[in-house]
Amino acid sequence: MASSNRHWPSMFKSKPCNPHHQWQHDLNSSLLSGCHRNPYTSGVEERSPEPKPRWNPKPEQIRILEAIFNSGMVNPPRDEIRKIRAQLQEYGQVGDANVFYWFQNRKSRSKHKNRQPPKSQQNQSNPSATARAPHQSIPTTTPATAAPSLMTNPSSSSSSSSDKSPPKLNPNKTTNSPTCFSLGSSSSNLLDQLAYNSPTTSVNQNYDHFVQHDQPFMFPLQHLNFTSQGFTGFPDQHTPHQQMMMTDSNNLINNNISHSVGPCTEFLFSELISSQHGVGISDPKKDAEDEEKLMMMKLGYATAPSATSPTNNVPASAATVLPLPSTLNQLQDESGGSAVVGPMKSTVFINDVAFEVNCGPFHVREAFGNDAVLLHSTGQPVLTNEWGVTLQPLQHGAFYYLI
Amino acid sequence: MASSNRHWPSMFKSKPCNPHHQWQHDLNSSLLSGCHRNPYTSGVEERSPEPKPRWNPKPEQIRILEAIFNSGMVNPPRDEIRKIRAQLQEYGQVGDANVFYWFQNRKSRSKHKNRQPPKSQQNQSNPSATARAPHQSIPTTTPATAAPSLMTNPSSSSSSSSDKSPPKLNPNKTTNSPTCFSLGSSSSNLLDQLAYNSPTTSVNQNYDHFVQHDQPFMFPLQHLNFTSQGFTGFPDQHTPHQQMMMTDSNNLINNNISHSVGPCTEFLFSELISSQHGVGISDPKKDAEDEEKLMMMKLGYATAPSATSPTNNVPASAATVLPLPSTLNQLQDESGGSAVVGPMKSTVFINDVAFEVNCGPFHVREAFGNDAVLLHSTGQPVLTNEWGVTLQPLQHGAFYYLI
DNA sequence: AGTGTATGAATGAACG
DNA sequence: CGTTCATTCATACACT
Repeated sequence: MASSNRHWPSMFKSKPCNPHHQWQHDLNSSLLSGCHRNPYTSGVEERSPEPKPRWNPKPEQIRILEAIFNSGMVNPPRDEIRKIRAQLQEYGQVGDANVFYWFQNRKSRSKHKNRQPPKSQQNQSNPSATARAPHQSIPTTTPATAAPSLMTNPSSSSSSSSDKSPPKLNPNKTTNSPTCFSLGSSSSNLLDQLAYNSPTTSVNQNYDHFVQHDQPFMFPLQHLNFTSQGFTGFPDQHTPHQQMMMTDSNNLINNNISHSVGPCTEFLFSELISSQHGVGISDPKKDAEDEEKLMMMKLGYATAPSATSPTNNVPASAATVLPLPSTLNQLQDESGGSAVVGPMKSTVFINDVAFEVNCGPFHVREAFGNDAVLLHSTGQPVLTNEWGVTLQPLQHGAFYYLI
Repeated sequence: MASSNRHWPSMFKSKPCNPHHQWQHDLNSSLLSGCHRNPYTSGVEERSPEPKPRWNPKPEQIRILEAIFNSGMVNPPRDEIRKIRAQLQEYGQVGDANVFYWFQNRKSRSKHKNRQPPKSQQNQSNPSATARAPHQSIPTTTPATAAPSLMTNPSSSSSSSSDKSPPKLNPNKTTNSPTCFSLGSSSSNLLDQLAYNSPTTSVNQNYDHFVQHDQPFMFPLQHLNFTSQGFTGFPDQHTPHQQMMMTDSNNLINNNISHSVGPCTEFLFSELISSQHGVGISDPKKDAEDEEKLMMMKLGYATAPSATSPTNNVPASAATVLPLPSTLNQLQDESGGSAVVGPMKSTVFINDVAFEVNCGPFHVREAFGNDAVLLHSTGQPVLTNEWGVTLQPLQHGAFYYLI
């Protein structure tokens, strides 16, 4: 186990066994679409017994996936995949393989972005043209600014890699993710953690997508209905509390969030940081995102890391909650408890990203760097001592912005 | 190298937020790309906020692309894509993604097209249609197909995979005849270059699909590298003659073989030769093609002759040239298209294939063999000395025919 | 008008 | 993991 996602593919790869085809396709038109599909065969019949319709994720499913992905779980381990699948299944038939592929593709695709600047490029023989073209080189990818610099985070990456291939030890990592957080001090602080931590083995370093701005989602803000049916996505239990609100929740939530915050939140921290200025805006699209986050929380995926399954086994909890040296942990309100805010932790939103922090003073500097300053949603700065530790605990449920 | 920079990924989706316009039309902008499709979206309606104009390749661009494609570069690696893009950019805004998609689609479609006939259309039948007239677009260069039969080059097929899903058809791949033309002593002369060039790493080995099937698609020419001498195709870097051999084994093989003769070459050659009859000397269409070739040369792509359609079953192999009357021709010249042509070299068309030659006497014999004789489009033979070297330089832009 | 075709774009599924 | 294949969506354009 340990991460061998590799095996996965094999498992499902065209799984022949598929009993009834499950792929959701439901009613819709199947009619012809497939009809002439196996053309080829010259002459021969070739069976293609069954075309096996390709999975077509429903919007809600996509959102969920997207959210998970954005939360940093770039390449979920097998068990996570299953969970995810279970989750998705409420909205339509889906197999582990689909989920698996989805992540693979997503990662792969998102990754491509800047890279490879061999430098030269651009040769243009014809000057004129060039001139006319406003930009130069890379339109598409536009990497431009971003640069890959962020790339790999030192520590984490290793883990990821390790996860797969080197199976040998099988460290049952579960939980422990090494690395992880060292948040604070150094540069990589929360950010990194958020981004990458892999609860189990999952997350990793693809910051790529962050970098790239490909905007993660674009839903048309539809209202999601995650409530659609109970939404219990989780296999076993799931959290109680919040769901209910969702019913109409969408709005609810949105309002909530947005009103005070609004900005985007985006998926990542990097974003986080940069987004500060925009406070207060309310873009519909954003709202949608927020919702999504919420959902994530419910699900137990942190917008950030976390992961692990809240559900059944909690043992891991340790991991989940994380080891943040000191204060903060990321959100995760779900599960066992915290959502509920445990006695010892509270959840705060920083740049719209939920974090679970220990009750008590929060070490801002450790979490976000020496120059970081938090602003409460009211606009007031959060006071800290000379060490960057807040004089008072952060307020549970409050929104703060990093500057 | 080796595998590293091979083919392109696919993810460039649209440019993220690229503010700067991109698609040639207007710049719209606002939104970003949201890439989502809203397929069947169940329910929700959603609109797509953003129009994102789709790239509409200009005729010149298509020509270039087509030419490259026909030259055997069926699916260019990342870096090639970039180069290609740069090239195309002279004629209009274009992104790597566009180029990438173009090749993907082109390949896919060309394959698809030729794959149905096998069965006789008894079933289903889509009425009509099969051969459609190419309206609008640019059929441009001929059909791209080439005759495989001759070509298959000996080893090549290895790549097997080809279409996997479709069962294996029988591969009777003809064992191909090596035939090869040994054209000229040194063989590696123009012809070879033409045939295979790929200055840098471009080639790709996917000829998979060409294999049997009645209709051939494009030819599998792989580029090998020759040592070329004249021809500088490349703008940027690369050393003059390098052959890199790239990455794949397939190529490797080819290289070997080809060097002196070029199994593949023959292909080219044959084409070359055969096209004589067509002689459309001044057919506009031809011109268009020629230009394109020229361009190719500049780029370093080999221009393969156009294709011929004939494959095995075709009645006459001759057909080739094809009539694509009208529409397409015009496209070409408008823009600076040919602008090219370097100062010290001139471009001549031999059997309708553009060649870039050094200014000065041209060594016919070296290029095409001892018995080769060039005929000017006026009908007059090009005089040469006893060595097969022309007494005068070839005229830039002139058409010659090989006999 | 609409309808079909050609083709850019997106993305699920797989291969190596 | 990066690539590539296959499908499908979406849209511009041509046709009777």
